[in-house]
Amino acid sequence: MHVMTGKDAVGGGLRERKKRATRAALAEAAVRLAAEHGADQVTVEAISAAAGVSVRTFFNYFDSRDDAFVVVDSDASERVRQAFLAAPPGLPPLEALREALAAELREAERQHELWSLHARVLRSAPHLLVRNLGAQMADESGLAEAIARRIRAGDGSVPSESDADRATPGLYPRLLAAVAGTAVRVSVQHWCERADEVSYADVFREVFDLLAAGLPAPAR
Amino acid sequence: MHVMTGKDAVGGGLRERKKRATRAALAEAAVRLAAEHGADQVTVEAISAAAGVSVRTFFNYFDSRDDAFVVVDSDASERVRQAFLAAPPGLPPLEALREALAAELREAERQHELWSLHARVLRSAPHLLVRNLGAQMADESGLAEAIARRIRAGDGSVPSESDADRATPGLYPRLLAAVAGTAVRVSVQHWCERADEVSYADVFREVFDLLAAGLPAPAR
DNA sequence: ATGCAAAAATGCACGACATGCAAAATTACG
DNA sequence: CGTAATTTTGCATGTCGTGCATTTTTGCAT
Repeated sequence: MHVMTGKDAVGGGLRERKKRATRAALAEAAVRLAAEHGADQVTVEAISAAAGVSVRTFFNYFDSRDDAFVVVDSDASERVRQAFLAAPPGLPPLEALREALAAELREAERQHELWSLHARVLRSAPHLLVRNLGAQMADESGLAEAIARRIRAGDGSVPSESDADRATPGLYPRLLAAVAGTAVRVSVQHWCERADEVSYADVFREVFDLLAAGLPAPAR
Repeated sequence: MHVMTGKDAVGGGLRERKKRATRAALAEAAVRLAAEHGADQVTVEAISAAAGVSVRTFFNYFDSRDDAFVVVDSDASERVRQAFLAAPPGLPPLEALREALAAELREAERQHELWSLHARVLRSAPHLLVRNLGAQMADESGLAEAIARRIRAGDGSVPSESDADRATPGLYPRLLAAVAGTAVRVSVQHWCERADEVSYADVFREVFDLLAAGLPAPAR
């Protein structure tokens, strides 16, 4: 029931602002405590206390304890969808998606600090990493819908929502959305382990080149 | 003292047999109860009672309640790796992987009855579907290693383990392994929703055709 | 500012999940 | 048959998550 609709635009009322502040405080407390004492040693009570609210209030904001650790930047996926739909009409879907993701990832590289903290927590808690995949899958559905919309309006026409898009997307949109998510995950993972050797932009480009080429056997 | 280390070997002592029987009984009871009353309405107590053991014993076999619903056929991933490595040398990696997965999925289709039951449970419980993804991700690492090994021995030589393979796989093996897992997931997901319209084999083939073609914009 | 209605926070009770520990039951083996 | 190893079980404990009624805070009109 805490869907936090698209009204993330700067809050007008005091209520909205306070709600987001509380939510942010809970999430930040959760991550900081997890980074210090280990994720599974952090109780809801500790998180709530650190955020200055009651335990019951915690569950008013998060459906489960683990949800406080996962990053749900709902704006990011929306930006990617918009950038994808706004790409030049002639561009193939995979290329349009590559550009949209690249732009968003460049943007995300600015908050490198908080991102790194989350990464450390998730690395030591595979259980939470699975949760993140769940969030990623939720985005997948929306992205698949956007892909279906763009394909439907393959010509230069303006892609707008229609009832047909709301229905279950076809196989191709789903596959492309899922593969794109996988590509991001793998590239980030690979780059994190060899950050000194290569730039992320290069890894990202190589991954999408491989996908566009049909994953051919690499030259030896 | 016979070899008999793997617990998947048939027979053995009465103890081993009873343990596997209990585990199977718990898993089956969990799925059947979930299919009837809904996954989140099935308590550990009910599962244990249906299997004829105590609640405590349930947790001796499964780390969590949800684990009773996920399929953890650990032998399956090993079979896929072996089939992949045993594929004709000339075959491109993606094709070899396609064949290996197809063979395993055909094998799994024999227990179509139980599998279909699982599918229904997972469809109504996205939470459990994520659990299955977690198991899939665990396999990803081992599969990436096998891919690296096969590529290293690109000629007809016998692919055997080496120290180099134990190291972190390169970008390509990881990507291929991850994309393959994603392909399986998407195809299963898509098929589950339209089981009446198309056969799974067709969906599976189409997905890999799309991947091999570089995910081109579909004809309209 | 003041009173009122809507929304949020809180306390409390309750059931389910999950783990550790020790006793009892079952199995393996000489 | 007797002993050791393994498994099962009950019990205690702590945490998770939810429903409900109550209190507090906020928005708004007067």
